[in-house]
Amino acid sequence: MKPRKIYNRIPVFRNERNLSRQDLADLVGVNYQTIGYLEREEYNPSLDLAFRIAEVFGLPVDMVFSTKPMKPLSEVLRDHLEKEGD
Amino acid sequence: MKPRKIYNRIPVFRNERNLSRQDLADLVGVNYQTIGYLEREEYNPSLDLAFRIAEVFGLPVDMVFSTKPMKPLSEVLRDHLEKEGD
DNA sequence: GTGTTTTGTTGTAAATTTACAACACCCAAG
DNA sequence: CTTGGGTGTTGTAAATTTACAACAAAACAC
Repeated sequence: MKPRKIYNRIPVFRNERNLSRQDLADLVGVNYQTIGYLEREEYNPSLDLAFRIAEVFGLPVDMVFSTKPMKPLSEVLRDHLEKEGD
Repeated sequence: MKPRKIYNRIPVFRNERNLSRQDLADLVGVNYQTIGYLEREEYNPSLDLAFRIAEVFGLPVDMVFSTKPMKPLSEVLRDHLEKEGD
């Protein structure tokens, strides 16, 4: 099964928290270059690594990784706010 | 990074829909034995495979896979219903 | 009973992910 | 200018996941 490319918001969430790749790598327990590969989307993380990264940001996996290109968070937020006011 | 074991509800959702492993395997495009390995939790799926399986069931990844042992769905449902009536 | 489908098990090979090292580049601080 | 942090790139080796085949056991229909 040739894996599809999976998109992610790692850089967004990482920068928001002023973490270096090394910092994030330490938090999840991988090499800092592995974070680089993931941010450049050169390969997909394992499911466990995806869970670890999502846990660091306190988010569900689907909010950090997606099978389709990531919408800007502002849009996600707007859509969510709209739905609340129905 | 030695991966943690990841738990899943594949058998629950698969049986609910009366799918054989072969059926599910065809739907996601892997060998039927791969589904067997996952159900027995002998190894973790790749992130892409996890997404494919979750998509078949129309659920977010975190509802099908988890880092911690799976609660029975009845509990999940009960907790969710409770939260609605607050 | 026989026959068929589903599942479990074992083994090997391929593909993908992760680790690690080495080096270059950029850029902000001093 | 120069030092250092953060990042990108290349290459190799290890670990994990997937495919596939072959066969046995279990469940089910006929």
